[in-house]
Amino acid sequence: MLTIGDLSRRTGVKIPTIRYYEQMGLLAPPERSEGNQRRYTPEERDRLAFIKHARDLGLKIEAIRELIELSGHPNRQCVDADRIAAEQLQAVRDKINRLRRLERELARIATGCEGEQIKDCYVFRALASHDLCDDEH
Amino acid sequence: MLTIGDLSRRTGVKIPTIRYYEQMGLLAPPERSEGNQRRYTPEERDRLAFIKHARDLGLKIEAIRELIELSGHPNRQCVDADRIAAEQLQAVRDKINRLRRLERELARIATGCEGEQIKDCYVFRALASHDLCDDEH
DNA sequence: CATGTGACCTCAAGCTGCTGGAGGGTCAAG
DNA sequence: CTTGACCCTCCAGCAGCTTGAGGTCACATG
Repeated sequence: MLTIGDLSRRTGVKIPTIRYYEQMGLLAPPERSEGNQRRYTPEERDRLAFIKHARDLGLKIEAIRELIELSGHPNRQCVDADRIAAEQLQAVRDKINRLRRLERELARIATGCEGEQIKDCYVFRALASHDLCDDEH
Repeated sequence: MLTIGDLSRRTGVKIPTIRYYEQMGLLAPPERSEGNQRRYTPEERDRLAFIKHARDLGLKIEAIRELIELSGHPNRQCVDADRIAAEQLQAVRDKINRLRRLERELARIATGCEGEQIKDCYVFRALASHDLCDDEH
């Protein structure tokens, strides 16, 4: 049986976050000690690791809740799990594309400045209008 | 003189957001009509456009506040503005790199699933442990 | 057995950057 | 003068935590 502190150290999830996940219904309320402290089983540790992994991959709490719900029906087809992963992949790809556009513009802005005075600074001129941008946004 | 609605339409910033920026000190409290409604000058519209552009580029409110403060000292050197832009560029690049790793892993997870039953689904196996990952994260 | 200290408990508020609603006042056209 | 679009303030809510206050528990040491 693990205390919440043990669990935190082993999964890298902070203690308040563990309690938060419990409150959000991602983790079932665990057993308690005589003195009302949480005690976790190795299975619960695995589940938290699953949650953390999914969060690190950017899945929303709601999506994780869905996955957990699905995992309670091991004999159903897994199209839904597939869909969740694919949606997340698409979201990540979209985000990368948006960030790449930002990167281009920022690189231009940041290198356009050459230590002059603020009133002439390229950073300000670039931010003040879109005329200097390569594309719309 | 522009009403808040005009300003909103011209800049693409929603009305409550404009009021929020005022509250956060990014926009100075504008003049008011006899009936206490906000009236904006073209200069204030330019400033809001600047803020929006910076936000679109992902700059935090705090960074924008710093830039605005700097723009009040047009004769100082612009190294700080340069630094803010460079930091933001670095942050964006870091984010892109992290997302690319996610993309790789998600692509693998999403394509590893081939419509089997949940108990065998690759999505779950991949999320349950890091053993199937290509790199640490 | 007392005591110290570190880990734990609950509850509530705070964070960022908005967004939306309630309940009311204002403005300009007709 | 009325109508309807617009505006006002204040307050609550979103995600996903994080932090703090004020108190209890577990366990090692004296």
